Amino acid sequence: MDHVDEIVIQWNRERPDMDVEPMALIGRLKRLSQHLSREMDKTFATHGLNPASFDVLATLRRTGPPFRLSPSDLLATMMVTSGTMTNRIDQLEKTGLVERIHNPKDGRSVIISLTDKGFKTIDAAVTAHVKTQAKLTSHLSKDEKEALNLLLKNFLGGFE
Amino acid sequence: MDHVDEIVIQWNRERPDMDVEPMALIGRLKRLSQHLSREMDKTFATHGLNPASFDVLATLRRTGPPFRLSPSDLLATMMVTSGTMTNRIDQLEKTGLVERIHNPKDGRSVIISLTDKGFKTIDAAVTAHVKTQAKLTSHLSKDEKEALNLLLKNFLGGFE
DNA sequence: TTATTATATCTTGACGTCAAGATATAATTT
DNA sequence: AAATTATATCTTGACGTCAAGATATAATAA
Repeated sequence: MDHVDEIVIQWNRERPDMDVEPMALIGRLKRLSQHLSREMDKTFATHGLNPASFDVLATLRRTGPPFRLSPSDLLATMMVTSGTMTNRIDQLEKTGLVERIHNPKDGRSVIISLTDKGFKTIDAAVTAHVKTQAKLTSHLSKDEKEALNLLLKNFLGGFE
Repeated sequence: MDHVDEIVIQWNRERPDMDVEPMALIGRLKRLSQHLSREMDKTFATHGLNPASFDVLATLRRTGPPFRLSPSDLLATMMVTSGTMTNRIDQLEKTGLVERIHNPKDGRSVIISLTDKGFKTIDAAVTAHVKTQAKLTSHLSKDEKEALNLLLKNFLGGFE
């Protein structure tokens, strides 16, 4: 009997015509996602980052040497608009974690490059992040984690 | 082989010391949650609402007659701060969907009451919302939905 | 009674995001 | 060559949220 169960009971009483099973499923998914994000954000903050800057740095880092991507490439992997991306890069450039390198062959395009400082920051942050994530999923057994992951992958497949 | 799989491959190459299984699980959860929210938001917009206002109205509606709750009660069911709640109520009051009723017995407290207009709006919106949610979960079989719901409930239990 | 602490709501300023469109450059068509 | 279309990034203004603290009232303690 959790928070979502109560909501379902209320709706069943008030609007018995509606099937609220999907609402329970989606509600739990969303709420869980919020809890997880808030915990993970604390880890980011410890390293002077917010979720937005972590995402960008992590994307550059996991690409491998030379740790460079265009804003468009970054955009493609994140669910944000181009304006948001510009803003994220501005912040990271200001704090010296990335650099904008202009492409002489194409005046429109720019390459975002992880600086040494950025590399060190993200490597430390991601190490802590993985640890946090392990803790956050430690309630679940190995089988549960596998089953959940599979179901989510299937579900997500309908959108991407 | 989805988007998250690629991220896992990249990290395994760049940082083989890290176990990124939890990252895959959490990453899918978060991304899925975003997709679902964006689709649901469209339904809200059709009824002149945003997710914030929908949440408040729906909470009042499912409480049953007389469709009233204090800001504190509303706060307790949503993961937002008191400042956010004030702002949400301000918006809804401006558009005539709720009213603030002052409690003569306690000058500090206030009751938020659904207006007729608010009732009609949320009843129509929630009907459409449930339909949207049904469609969003239609990829999954009945068994999958049940299994997923159970796993999420268990997972969520660790936080609430 | 007076002072203190608790409760309930609101205010302020900053931040990240979005939608829409502006700007600049490159590629293609006529 | 000139005009058109496509691409890449940035700008602007509005919005919802948060953290921190302000305000006002009520309950409790001294």
